[in-house]
Amino acid sequence: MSIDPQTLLDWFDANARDLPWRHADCTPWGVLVSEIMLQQTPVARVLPVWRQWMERWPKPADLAAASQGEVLRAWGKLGYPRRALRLHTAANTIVAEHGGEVPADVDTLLSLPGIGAYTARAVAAFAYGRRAPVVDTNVRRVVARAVHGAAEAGPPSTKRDLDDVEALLPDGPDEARAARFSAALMELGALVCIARKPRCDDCPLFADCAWQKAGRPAYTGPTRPTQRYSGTDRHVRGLLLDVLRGTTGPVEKAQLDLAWPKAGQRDACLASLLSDGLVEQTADGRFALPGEH
DNA sequence: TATTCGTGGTG
DNA sequence: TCACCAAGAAT
Repeated sequence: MSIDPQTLLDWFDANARDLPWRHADCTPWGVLVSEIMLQQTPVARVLPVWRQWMERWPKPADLAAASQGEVLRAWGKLGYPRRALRLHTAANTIVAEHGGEVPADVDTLLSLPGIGAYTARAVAAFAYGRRAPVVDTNVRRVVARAVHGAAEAGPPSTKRDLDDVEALLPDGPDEARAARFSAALMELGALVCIARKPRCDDCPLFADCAWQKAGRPAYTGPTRPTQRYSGTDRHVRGLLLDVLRGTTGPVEKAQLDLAWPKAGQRDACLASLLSDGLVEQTADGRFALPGEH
């Protein structure tokens, strides 16, 4: 079972969202920034932060010149703030080793911090029009249904997933067409072939969908235990970081202690934040975002 | 391969 | 209400 490229591309032409990082005048840097921000983060929350970010730091060299604290502050509450630090480091590497230009080669992109199998190919395809299998959670779901006839994708396996999508990419000299196909596959998974209640009535692949033909069987594979958030280390780290984001300079530990009642967990989380470089301790024992003292 | 790492909207 | 979900990467 396969997917007809032109059918999907026609649907994409008519239904793609008008996102700023898809505009013709968006730079590869803008695409890279968007891809990092979009990791595990909804489009609606990324949009305003991305706009401010690109206005403030329109080139890698601009971000490289900023302090870590400024970067974390601009990242705001997008979540997973280590992404911001890694993007900052990547910008420095891009300036130091790539002439200030975002690399177009997948392997070079993979060598940058915060850029993995998905993001490297997304940048190669969406910023540079390269033919590359772009596999995210949306694409895995579309392929699971339309190609494999399963309700959900099983546990991820990078190599197998890449091979699956590679086999779907249109061949020929027009790499930009293959790149658009990758974007279209993602967009279909984001808008139509969605997780909870797929909108099969609106799907351009309905007639050929393996899952439809199989009678829409329920998912039978392994399920992930639902992860709680309240009270976890992630929660506590977020609370601590939020205190530092909310103030200009260093704060006393006593102020951080207000953020969470369990001293043991709180101190362990503060230690992990220090270890991750998300927080620094000043000479007089106070705490601040990195570079802000 | 399985866990860890934020945050907030939603059905 | 609360479990699920949202363009993953690093270890």
